[in-house]
Amino acid sequence: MGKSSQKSVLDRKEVDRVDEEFSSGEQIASSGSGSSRSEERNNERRVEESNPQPTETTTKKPRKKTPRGSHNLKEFCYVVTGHSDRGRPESSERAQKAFATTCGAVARKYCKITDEWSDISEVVRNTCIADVARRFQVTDEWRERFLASVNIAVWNGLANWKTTARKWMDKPYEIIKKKWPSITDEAEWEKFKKESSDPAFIAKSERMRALRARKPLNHMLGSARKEGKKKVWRKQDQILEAAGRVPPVHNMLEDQRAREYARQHMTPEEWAGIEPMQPPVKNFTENAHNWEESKRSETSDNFMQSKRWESVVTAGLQKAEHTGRVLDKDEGAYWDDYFPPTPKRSRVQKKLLASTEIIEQAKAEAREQASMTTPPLTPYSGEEWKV
DNA sequence: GCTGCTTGTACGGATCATGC
DNA sequence: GCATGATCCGTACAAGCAGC
Repeated sequence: MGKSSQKSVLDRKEVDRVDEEFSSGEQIASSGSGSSRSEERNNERRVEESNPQPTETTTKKPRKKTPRGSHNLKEFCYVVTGHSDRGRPESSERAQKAFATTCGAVARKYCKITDEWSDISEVVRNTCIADVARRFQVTDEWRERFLASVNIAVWNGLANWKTTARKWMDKPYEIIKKKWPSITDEAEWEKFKKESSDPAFIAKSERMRALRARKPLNHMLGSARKEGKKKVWRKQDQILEAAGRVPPVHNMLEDQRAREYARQHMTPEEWAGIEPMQPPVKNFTENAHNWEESKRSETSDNFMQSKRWESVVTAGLQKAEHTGRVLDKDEGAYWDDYFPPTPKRSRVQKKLLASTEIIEQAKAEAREQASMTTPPLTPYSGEEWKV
């Protein structure tokens, strides 16, 4: 259980009260286009009812709870109304939340547990991408980047599956089969176990574990990522403002990205200044603050630099940001995408342009195949799609 | 409301690709 | 040739959430 939920100084009732106020305000502000959570659920129910599953009865039995788990691919498609810079769905909220889950489920559907993403055939890859693509309605403008983000999310899903499965290696095959029906036979599971017990793999695994252990800061964003957490932050900010309390980081850091990077690694109490920051976050904040101070005399109000080793976040970390990525920006925005553009086109963009035709073709084929066996998916959110 | 399982995410270094 | 960008994969962690 999360520590913060047990000892939160931000009173629960107060949070709920602010939540209600915020929600009502949000509804007014977005009147006509936004839909509340209950409306979303009703929409989902309507769509599900219009696409009944073969195994479900339509009598007045109490509605079965939505099945939980990784294999629960929905029989409708999500309407994507907003994207991150790299093409990940960010709205609707349902599409944002469903994206990674869907990619993971699709990976488990088409890939073998013994597969390596780098060795998987183009056919399987494109089938995965096409299956996810038919479950998300995106505009043509965003299609390229969306497909690239699908590619990343699917292989990430495959990696997650394998990591989780390695913790189940001592369980009998019957349990494994029940848990992951896509594992076709015992031989496949045995092969996976054998590969996972290979000294070379164990050595690699140990190396990766040691690598992970070197990461001093763990974010506290949760599975809804920063977009989800921002809603919580807004509530906390309102409470702090009402109490007349200014978070210490506000007085220390001017750069928004550095500020948010620090915050996502803090508990609410640390952010509010009620509890001291953990040493890694404290060091980060102080280093970043010192860097800003030193730059203040050089620049007026723009701290964004063209070199990553000159950014506030890099100064805070005292090392270069992750190779090729910009921290705290989407799921790690590409350098070219975040910092001032260069004339050249990034490699990934070139690659995408080259592969779009192939993917489109695979999608068309998959769509055709799917249309022969399953009815077309109905858009999930009718309200939002009324353009 | 609590428990505990499931999930998505960011991260790391190595390595390969690309641009100048 | 060098500097930088992009990709790969396995992991730990915190939050989400189904089920009781």
